[in-house]
Amino acid sequence: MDESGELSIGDVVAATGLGVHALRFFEREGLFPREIARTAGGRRVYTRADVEWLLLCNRFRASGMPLATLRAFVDLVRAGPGNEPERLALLREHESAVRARIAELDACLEIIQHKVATYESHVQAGTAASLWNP
Amino acid sequence: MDESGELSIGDVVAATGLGVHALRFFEREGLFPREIARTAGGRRVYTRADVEWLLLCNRFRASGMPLATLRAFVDLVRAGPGNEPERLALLREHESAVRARIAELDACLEIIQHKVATYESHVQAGTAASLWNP
DNA sequence: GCTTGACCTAGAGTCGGCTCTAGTTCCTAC
DNA sequence: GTAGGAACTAGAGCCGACTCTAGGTCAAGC
Repeated sequence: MDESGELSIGDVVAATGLGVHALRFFEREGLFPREIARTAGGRRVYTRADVEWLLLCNRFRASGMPLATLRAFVDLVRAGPGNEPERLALLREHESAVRARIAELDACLEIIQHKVATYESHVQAGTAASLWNP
Repeated sequence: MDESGELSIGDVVAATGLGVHALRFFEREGLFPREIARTAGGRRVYTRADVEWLLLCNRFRASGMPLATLRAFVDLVRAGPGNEPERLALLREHESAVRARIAELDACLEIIQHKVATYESHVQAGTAASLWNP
């Protein structure tokens, strides 16, 4: 790393938590909105904007967005200005997918809590032996 | 299906949403707390308790529990009465994993919403062209 | 000029969780 | 007794998303 904002792959690994393999994989898969520059010796030179992008990607990924969807978004960005409504639609779709997932998890959580409560009271009462042994 | 509560694999597919392949796979992997009986001709005979179990499994799975964890739980059940505290611990652990996942998704959702809001206002203002084109 | 360590490529391997294939058998109805 | 569908087995294949391997190259320090 230097003061000019140019970052090596190692810097980006440290900044994003992604591995070197993952970063190279992302590049091969066209998951960067811009081309990653190279040094004369062929090494990747990232910028802070790339790191910003990767951090956003991390959020998208952590919220269950598949790489294919990420790629679709990147493709829109790479296509340049003019398709913002499409990007917005994609984001909204993901937003509602995440909401749905949270709702599903909430529903599951309720069942699990019920199961936990059942085990708790039976274990406390010493009657646990009857669970799953009807 | 008959009135005795004995179910064919097809019945179980209909009742649980799992596929025949998945059911056989589950059995091979030891994911049933009891052995599945067979007819004289070698066909699987399930009971309503098996279906109950599978529906619970579906919830566990939908909440992100890996098969390995499910297997650990099944192993405890198969080991018979006496280890209920361990089962409870496993369930509690999963419960907190689910809570953590929900919290993570909530955090991501916030970022996504922010992104959506940004795009919304820019698209409305007709200034979208500047997004991702600094 | 040589070591060291970070970096490069293309491509193979891994892992979880199914899903499908191929070939066979069972069973119900005509 | 045969057609048809549902079921059986063992094992291969697939998908997503990396992760690792093999065999180099590059660049800084001694």
